[in-house]
Amino acid sequence: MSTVPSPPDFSTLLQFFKALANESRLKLVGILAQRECSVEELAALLHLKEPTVSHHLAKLKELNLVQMRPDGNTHFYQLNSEALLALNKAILTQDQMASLVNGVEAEVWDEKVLKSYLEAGRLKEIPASRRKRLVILKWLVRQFDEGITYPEKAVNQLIQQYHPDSATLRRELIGYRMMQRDKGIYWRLPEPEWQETA
Amino acid sequence: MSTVPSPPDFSTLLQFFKALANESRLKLVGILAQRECSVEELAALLHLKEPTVSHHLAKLKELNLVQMRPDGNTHFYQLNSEALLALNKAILTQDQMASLVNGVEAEVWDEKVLKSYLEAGRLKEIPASRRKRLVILKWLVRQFDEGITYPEKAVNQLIQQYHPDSATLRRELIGYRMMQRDKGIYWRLPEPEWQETA
DNA sequence: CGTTAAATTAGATAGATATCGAATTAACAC
DNA sequence: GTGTTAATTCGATATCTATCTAATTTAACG
Repeated sequence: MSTVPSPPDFSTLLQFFKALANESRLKLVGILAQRECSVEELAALLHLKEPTVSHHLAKLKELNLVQMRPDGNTHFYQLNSEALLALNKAILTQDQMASLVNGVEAEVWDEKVLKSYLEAGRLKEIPASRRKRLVILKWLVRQFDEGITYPEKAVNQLIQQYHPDSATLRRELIGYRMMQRDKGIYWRLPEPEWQETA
Repeated sequence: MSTVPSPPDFSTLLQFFKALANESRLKLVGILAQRECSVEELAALLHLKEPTVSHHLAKLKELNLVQMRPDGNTHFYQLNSEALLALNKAILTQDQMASLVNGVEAEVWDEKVLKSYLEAGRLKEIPASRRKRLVILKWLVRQFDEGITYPEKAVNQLIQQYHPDSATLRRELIGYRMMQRDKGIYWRLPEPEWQETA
């Protein structure tokens, strides 16, 4: 009965990097990858005092990176290479790295842009940067109802509630495939069809 | 013309772990694994100020973990997943980890033991711990010349220069295969034959 | 040119942590 | 038991670094 190890979460991975992000601890891991050692030995090898080594070993032990085997009074430590490999797999693919950032809400950026370009319900100006313009256009297209067709005049009218240059904005909405036009009739497209580039 | 990437040395690997051993930077890597972003965007996503993000990106850039693409005034960053994979391989095998500790001189421990058990050229006592006894025996056997045979009496005499209990020490030298005996004649074995356990 | 926007650099500060010595615990030897 | 040795825990300190604000660069735009 072998259980499939679940991929480490963000804080576990962070803890892992912190554990190895220290000269003494990285050396410890290196030494213990070769052979098991007592605390006393390790202290001599690293030119450190026993308490310091004990402190470092405790951190490594939290992550199961090392295992301890007591023998009488002396404690022998050795590397738990399985744990090392397991954590290592998490870094292997950038997909897995990308999956770590679910705690980061992507909307924060959008909200910040909207807040800085909207004032009293109107669009202060059209952002020059493509990236920001995209945020504004996504907001703008949501002012239209889906499943409804608008004559060009209605489109202009609605846009002009927010900004006088309805021609530019209307053209951009088409360019990013947020709206579509046929014979002077416009309608909003479903979000999956929107494009990132015009 | 592709060059084989040389395995990272100790300090590079340490730098790598330090780079990722920070919540903000680890999130940065996670985000940039998904898509390229400007500094401004990243600052908004992480609820940090631009200078802070710049600082973090600089650290990641030192290791080539991220790449920058300037576009006018704004700098777009993205993950360099090749560098990530390359560094990742170093952790993959504990052999490679073990090879990192060449800066750690293994003799330090031995010297410390010798220093604490030798006084005025004589052995104060025989260490109880197997590990330390081994160090002493290695030192003791080097007092014999290689390629020369010693009658038991000569062996005892030589050992007694250092410690009265020649019987025990002689037996141990045989046990660890540092010396060998045949018909009352002793000789030193070459170092590769020595054993770690008696 | 001056202005503006984005990024970086510099300097200051607060929070984290590596290291040590002292005290404590655990295990063994006598 | 007492004494001894290895390890850990505790408390203090000194170093490192993440973050901020302010100042400086860089590039685009009128």
